[in-house]
Amino acid sequence: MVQPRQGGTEGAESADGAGSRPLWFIPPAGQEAQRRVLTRERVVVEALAIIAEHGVDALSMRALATRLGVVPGALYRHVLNKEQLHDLVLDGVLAEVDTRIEKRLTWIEQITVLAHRLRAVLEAHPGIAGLLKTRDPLGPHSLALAEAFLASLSGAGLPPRQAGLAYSLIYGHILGFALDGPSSVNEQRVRDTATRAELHTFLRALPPDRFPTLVALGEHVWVDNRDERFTTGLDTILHGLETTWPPTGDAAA
Amino acid sequence: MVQPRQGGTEGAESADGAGSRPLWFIPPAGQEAQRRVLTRERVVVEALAIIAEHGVDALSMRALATRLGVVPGALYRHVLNKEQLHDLVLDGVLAEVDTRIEKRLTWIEQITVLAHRLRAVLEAHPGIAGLLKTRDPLGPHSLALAEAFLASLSGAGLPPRQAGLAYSLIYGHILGFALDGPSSVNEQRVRDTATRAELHTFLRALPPDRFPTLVALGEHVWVDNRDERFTTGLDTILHGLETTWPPTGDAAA
DNA sequence: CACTACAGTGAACGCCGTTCACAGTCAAAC
DNA sequence: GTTTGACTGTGAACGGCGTTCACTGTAGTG
Repeated sequence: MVQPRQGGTEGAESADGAGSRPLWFIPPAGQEAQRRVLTRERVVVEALAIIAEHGVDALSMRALATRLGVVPGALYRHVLNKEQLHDLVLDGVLAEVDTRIEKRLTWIEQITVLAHRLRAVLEAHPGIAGLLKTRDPLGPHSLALAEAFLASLSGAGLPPRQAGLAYSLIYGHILGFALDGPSSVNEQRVRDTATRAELHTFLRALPPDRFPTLVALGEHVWVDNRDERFTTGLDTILHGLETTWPPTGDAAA
Repeated sequence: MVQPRQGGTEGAESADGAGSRPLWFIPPAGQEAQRRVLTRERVVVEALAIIAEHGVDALSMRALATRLGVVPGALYRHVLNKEQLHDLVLDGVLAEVDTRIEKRLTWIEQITVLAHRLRAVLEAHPGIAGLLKTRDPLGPHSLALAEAFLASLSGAGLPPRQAGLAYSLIYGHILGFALDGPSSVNEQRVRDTATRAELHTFLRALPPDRFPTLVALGEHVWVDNRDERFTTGLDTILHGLETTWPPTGDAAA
């Protein structure tokens, strides 16, 4: 009776109505169990509200329970644990990304539009990117997003494997970017004018024999230039893709 | 008496010997306060040991204190709080990156070598990348790393601002990559053959009208291909940089 | 009407980071 | 050589966290 537990995620069935499916599959959440005051949906909605109001760190089971007028343990009737709550919250956020693409645009324009939409949504929910980075939700909205990116890349003439790799690269760029978002410690530091000036002074005062380049152009690195960094970074990636696999090339190896 | 607290990092002076310098400046840690059993250095070393043995999540002040044969509160004589401990640990890790570069290599080869070294060190300390991503240590070793990258990029003929942006892009790629490292949930899932097969089946079974591309080439996205993803991603970025600012171009605008 | 499935309760367990009055000890000052 | 003072480590506590579990009451089913 040793049933094959598949690696990593364990004990994922019980509060879930989904039987033996892995934790990271999020069921369509139909009209299951809405007989009582609490619903999985309501739990997730209020979790999102807490994050929106006080950031992702403020999302504790206890705070969430209090907000729902309920005792902490009650949440565990609707959510397996905090990790699954994170998964659900994530898919809720990704639902806000508009994945429709205008087919008359260049594939580069398509990717750019998608990327900016995703970035906007992620930065609208401070701290959320941190959850995404170590997780592939595989919920419906996450899948829709991947589909949109892959469709554009594939339509650009990239062979399947390259399209997959390109998606990983672009997706990683966006996530990594949103991750130290405007609310991160780094950006706070650099945004504050006084601190930034202090930082530049610090850089200029470094021993020039050990850090010649930093002394010379360090002020170009730590700048409040999120938009520029995001855009030119994305452009560089796309440009690299374009020149490596020129458009409308046939899909031969 | 309202003294100007500058944003984000607060109250950073007391256990530090550094007077009014900001938290994220890490002093050379000379022979300060080694009269007793505990040293800041010893604290950091054992913290690193805990991370090496049990991962970054296992690093708690209490566990660290126990390991040092000391009561938890004692740590606060040598470290301001857990965040500063993280900063110190980070710089300790970055010290392991060899930042010397062979000047006879192409700038692309130089960057590639540096990138692979950084990735290796980060993946050797599971979970560390997660600390780095929301933090710019500005410790000596972090600076040395930035110096190395910037020197190569600058030597390639990139104008200052573009070099800074390129560094951010490359650094972000490496960090983002190490972040969902081999120990992350994602990779565990995909590494397990049975789970991966299950995942591919899941992808193939998706409704083809809503996810045509995913069904067709989804198996190319979630693959155990970390090396390939890292390398071709980096290549794409470097290629993009190369074709955007061709080598040995003069630095005019 | 009896039964049962189950949502929510209340209390506890064992973690966590951090604070603080206090004790012991060593080095400098007299 | 004694006093003084600075400072490291102690012990105990505070408030918070995620999670578990025996229980209660109610709502729907037979």
